[in-house]
Amino acid sequence: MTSAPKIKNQLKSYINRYIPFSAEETDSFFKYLAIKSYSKKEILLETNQVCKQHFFIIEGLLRAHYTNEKGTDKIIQFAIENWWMTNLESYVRETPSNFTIDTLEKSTILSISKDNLEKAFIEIPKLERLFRIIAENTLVAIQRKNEFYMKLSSKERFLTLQRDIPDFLQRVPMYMIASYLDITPEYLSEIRKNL
Amino acid sequence: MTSAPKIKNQLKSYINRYIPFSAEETDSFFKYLAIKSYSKKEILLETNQVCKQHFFIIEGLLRAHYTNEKGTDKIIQFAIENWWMTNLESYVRETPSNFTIDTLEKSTILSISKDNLEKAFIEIPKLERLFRIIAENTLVAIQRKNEFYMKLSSKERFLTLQRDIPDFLQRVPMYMIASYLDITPEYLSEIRKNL
DNA sequence: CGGTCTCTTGACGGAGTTCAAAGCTAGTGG
DNA sequence: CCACTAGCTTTGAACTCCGTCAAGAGACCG
Repeated sequence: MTSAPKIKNQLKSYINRYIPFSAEETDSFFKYLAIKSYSKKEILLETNQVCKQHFFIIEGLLRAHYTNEKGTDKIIQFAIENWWMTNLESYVRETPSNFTIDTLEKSTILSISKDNLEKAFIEIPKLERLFRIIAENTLVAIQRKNEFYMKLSSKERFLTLQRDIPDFLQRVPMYMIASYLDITPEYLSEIRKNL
Repeated sequence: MTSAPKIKNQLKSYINRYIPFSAEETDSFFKYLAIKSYSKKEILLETNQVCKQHFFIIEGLLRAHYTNEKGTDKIIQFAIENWWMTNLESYVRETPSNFTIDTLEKSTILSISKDNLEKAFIEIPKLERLFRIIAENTLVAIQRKNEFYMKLSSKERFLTLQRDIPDFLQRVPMYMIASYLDITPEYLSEIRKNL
């Protein structure tokens, strides 16, 4: 468990990667956030629920996944410290989520509700800019991920993941990596055997 | 070739699908738009150019595509009457486009530059709402398309396209449909043979 | 009417899946 | 602290989907 001042600091330095935010501004924003601890395998957003919050990971590891018609899990995304996790489509349109968000590790999570975010936008106009930048980054990330799947072979997808986010390989079991890469665990094992 | 008043009307009824816009508001917006006619195979946005405009299709058929390392064309998107076409990432970030936009038919296109759109936002604040909605729809469309590729077999992708946008099948040669579906023309031919 | 563009056919091969089974590994309770 | 078990990873064989290559058959256009 991380202490509140430490959490606030972590958030501040995250924000400062994009915009300068004073301690006071960070404080104002922080008021609107909820801190919560989760153990492993807890659910933050259920399939078919409307996503009413953005989640920011202070510590831990989240996953977004759905179960397909064959009953097997397909992992859409992992997220670690200093990443946002949400279902943007569900959040924006207030439609039922088509995936579940849950923890793969004991995690400390900040969350902000839609209502509170609206209030925060009014109190701290600069936040609009931050969240626009985050939305743009999300859009670009989605397009990058498309290219990742469309242009690369499964071996290349694995190597790219290993190069770009080696953390995942350390912290996530291989069959989940396989699911994320959209191949079977058996074939991933084959790939890894041949370097 | 379509006449200017008719074009204005078409734009107005498009906008009214999302927000009520008076004739005056439509007129104000229309001032910022350029009308241009293109013949078949003309290029609207070149690869490596920065995308400085949004395009709205009054009449005709556009395509977004790139050439991969093997020298074969991959089609990312088709667009027909009353659709917007742009490279949002390139437009927003002012980075070189990684695909080309060109015409597959004789087309009549409205375009609006970034500068003009900014001016129009100031003159007609309601436009902000329209373009936010369009941006949201784009994001949702991108996610849908992801699912289209990730969840469906090539046969199902073909059937979905046939069901949802039969227009494309009438107006676009099969080898381009194949490229869009991410399969070879030979295999698409196979699929179609077996219903 | 000749050529380019488009669609189809068939043989072959490779990438990746499925199924079944065995071998590891790590967490848990006793 | 050990032993057990559930969770995870690997193996191999058979099979499927789909790409590649090569060739031919229409169809459209000047």
